Amino acid sequence: MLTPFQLALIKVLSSIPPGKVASFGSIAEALGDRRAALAVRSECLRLRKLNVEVPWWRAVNSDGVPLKEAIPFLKREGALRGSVVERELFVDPPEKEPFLSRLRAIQEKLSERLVIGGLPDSEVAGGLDVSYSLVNGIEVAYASCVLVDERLRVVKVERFSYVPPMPYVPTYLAFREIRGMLVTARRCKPDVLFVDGQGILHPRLLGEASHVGLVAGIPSIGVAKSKLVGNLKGNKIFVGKEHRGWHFRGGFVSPGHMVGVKESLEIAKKFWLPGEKQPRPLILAHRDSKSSRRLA
DNA sequence: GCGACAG
DNA sequence: ATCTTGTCGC
Repeated sequence: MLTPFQLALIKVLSSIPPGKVASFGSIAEALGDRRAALAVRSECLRLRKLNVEVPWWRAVNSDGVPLKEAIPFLKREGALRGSVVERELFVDPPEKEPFLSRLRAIQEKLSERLVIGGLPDSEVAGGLDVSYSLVNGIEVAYASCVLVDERLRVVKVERFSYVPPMPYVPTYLAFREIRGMLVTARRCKPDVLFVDGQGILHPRLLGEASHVGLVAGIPSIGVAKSKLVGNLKGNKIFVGKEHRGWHFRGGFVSPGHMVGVKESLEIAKKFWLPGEKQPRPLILAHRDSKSSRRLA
């Protein structure tokens, strides 16, 4: 069982002739975004373990350093004499499959419908997180949504597990996790959603929190542990001249959907215990998804 | 060597 | 995010 991303990668890899190689970055480019270079590397190792009939070994580091598991394959093909593949043997992948370009177009289309502004009801807030495990070389995702009331008491927990359609690629995180987030969030019926990732602090204004909030039609707030885009000025985060989020207790807070910039922090504070690194619903969702992963 | 791009 | 031994500091 191969994921859509793997099928696209296989198409590109299969077009590299025997005796030639392509860099992880150029293969990522053929998939629509160079940022996926690291994901290409890890997916090649995954394909190897899955015993798929694909020349995963023809993907190498841009310096010519192959995966160590690829060395015997490349020697057999005459593509490797020393420890590094010669520059003359590099090709750009003849076949393109712009998987990521299509996802980018979806993000741009969706972002036109994004609503930034307002103060939603927040009697019950949901926290969304996803954890992962490997089962026979297949990655499985475990999503949890934990619903809490204004006194931070747990009202409801919903879980859903599934095979993610693609690996983690910076700026495309939502496509990896949205299935589980949508299923569990809809069951919880929260007034507002906290998502473990960025809101509008994203190159196309559509971080995971914005994406999920928009598709679910639920106000949402992103709380990420590290920065994706923007510059800090005091506790504010700017993208260009635009104030898009906050640096608060070490986290990066931004509106997802149907919340204002100022209001996103107000609501986050309401569900955030002093001394903790995330709003309570996210801490609980994180714990729950990790424990459900262990039980599975 | 440095900077760095959520999870 | 996950994997994962030994090491560091209170």
